[in-house]
Amino acid sequence: MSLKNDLELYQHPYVTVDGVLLRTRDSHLEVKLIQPSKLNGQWSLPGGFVFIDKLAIDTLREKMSEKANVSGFYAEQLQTYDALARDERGRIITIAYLCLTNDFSDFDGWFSIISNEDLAREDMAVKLDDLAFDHGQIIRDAKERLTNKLWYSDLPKYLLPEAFRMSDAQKLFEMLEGSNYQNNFRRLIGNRLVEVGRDDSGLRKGPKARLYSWAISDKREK
Amino acid sequence: MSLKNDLELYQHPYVTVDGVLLRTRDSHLEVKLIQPSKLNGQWSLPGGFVFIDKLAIDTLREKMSEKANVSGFYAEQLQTYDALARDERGRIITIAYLCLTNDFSDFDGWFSIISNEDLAREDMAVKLDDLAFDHGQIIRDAKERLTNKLWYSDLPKYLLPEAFRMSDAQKLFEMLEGSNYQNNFRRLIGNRLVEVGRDDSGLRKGPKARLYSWAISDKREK
DNA sequence: AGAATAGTGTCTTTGAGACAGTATCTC
DNA sequence: GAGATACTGTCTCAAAGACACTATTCT
Repeated sequence: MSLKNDLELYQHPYVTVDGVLLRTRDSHLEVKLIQPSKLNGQWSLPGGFVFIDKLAIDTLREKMSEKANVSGFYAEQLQTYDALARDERGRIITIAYLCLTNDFSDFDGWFSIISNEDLAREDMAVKLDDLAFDHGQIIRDAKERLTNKLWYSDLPKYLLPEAFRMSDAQKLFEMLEGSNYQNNFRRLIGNRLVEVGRDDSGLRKGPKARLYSWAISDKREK
Repeated sequence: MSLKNDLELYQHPYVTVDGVLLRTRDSHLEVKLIQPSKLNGQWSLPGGFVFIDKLAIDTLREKMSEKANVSGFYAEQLQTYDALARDERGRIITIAYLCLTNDFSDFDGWFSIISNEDLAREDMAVKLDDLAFDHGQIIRDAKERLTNKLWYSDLPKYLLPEAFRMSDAQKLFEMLEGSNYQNNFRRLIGNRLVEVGRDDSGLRKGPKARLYSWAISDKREK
């Protein structure tokens, strides 16, 4: 049983994957972009054509490693984009993935797309619209999805370091939601964190902070 | 600029759309299935290959109308499924859509997939696994998505009739969530409903019920 | 000392859940 | 009248939000 007979001559769309790889630091959300030579240096999301014999997610990891030199990140499907004119080379649909990392060893091609300062946010809003294809919108959708799932998923786990201070987690939530939990955050995050040590770095004023890890999920995912 | 040069000989996946069309009545959730001749009478979701020059959503509506004779439903993208062996004819990925209707003029091919009676649910759990391809799982995912978004979206609007009694809405929520809001539902649904009349049908015991419509969304969608 | 950060405790308000109780309709 | 449905009101408990206050560390 094969498609050869029915469909060999049938024109069908090309399929790509694109990854929105995000990381957070202090009050910044950053996205990894690349500058493919075939796009005249225009910045775009890393990705590529789906291999006929590989899962989209596996293709994604391969392309992300090859073109953006990133690996080991968390990934989940975001949405499929199929506007007719989204790629001028032809009918190319893309399965977009929301990807998260806490790796800060790399600095090339990372762009801040949100910050506490409104000015900085305005700046990048323009930049997003300058990206290739519909990649700006995909990034906006990724940020929205991340924000919506913050409290109801394990997503924060993949953005935070292995051990982090309570205030690190609070800053992450407050940045993405634009909220201010003051002294109530500890109570709200409840038992999602487990204490794993103490911060002896001595880099800050104030008392030594406790360090936490994200607790094992009770599978409230999705 | 065309793909002819780079990719003409490049083997790429086929792309289909599939629609999970749901409707609710009393304490039942029903899904529309078809029996394509090429699948030896196996029940499956309506859908088909994405036209090269049409949006996936437009292809979906066309195929749903042609193969299942349904139209005018609400639709939103669910998820894209791309397991290598999901279709034995070759690499075929499918963009699945969650579709909702309140039309009860048709009865062919509608299957109950949930009910208050546990027995009925068991029955259909088996049936779902007998469907073509991964369509059983897609339906499960659609139901889960619907349930998760009940309170945070306008989805109930597309399942309820134009004017409905408070208890109709309550039954819908309670069926999908397996919950029991007793006399508190009116308060919980809050200002999401607007009163539009009175039920003068006189088909039931008890006082005449007020009729409601779903209020205009404050765009909490997604 | 002064400033920044970490952490506790408490007061108020809001909302969820449980449920008693009343009114109205059909049969 | 019986039984079902519609609707209101109230009590309790838990969580959210605001915020005062203390403690610890660095400069």
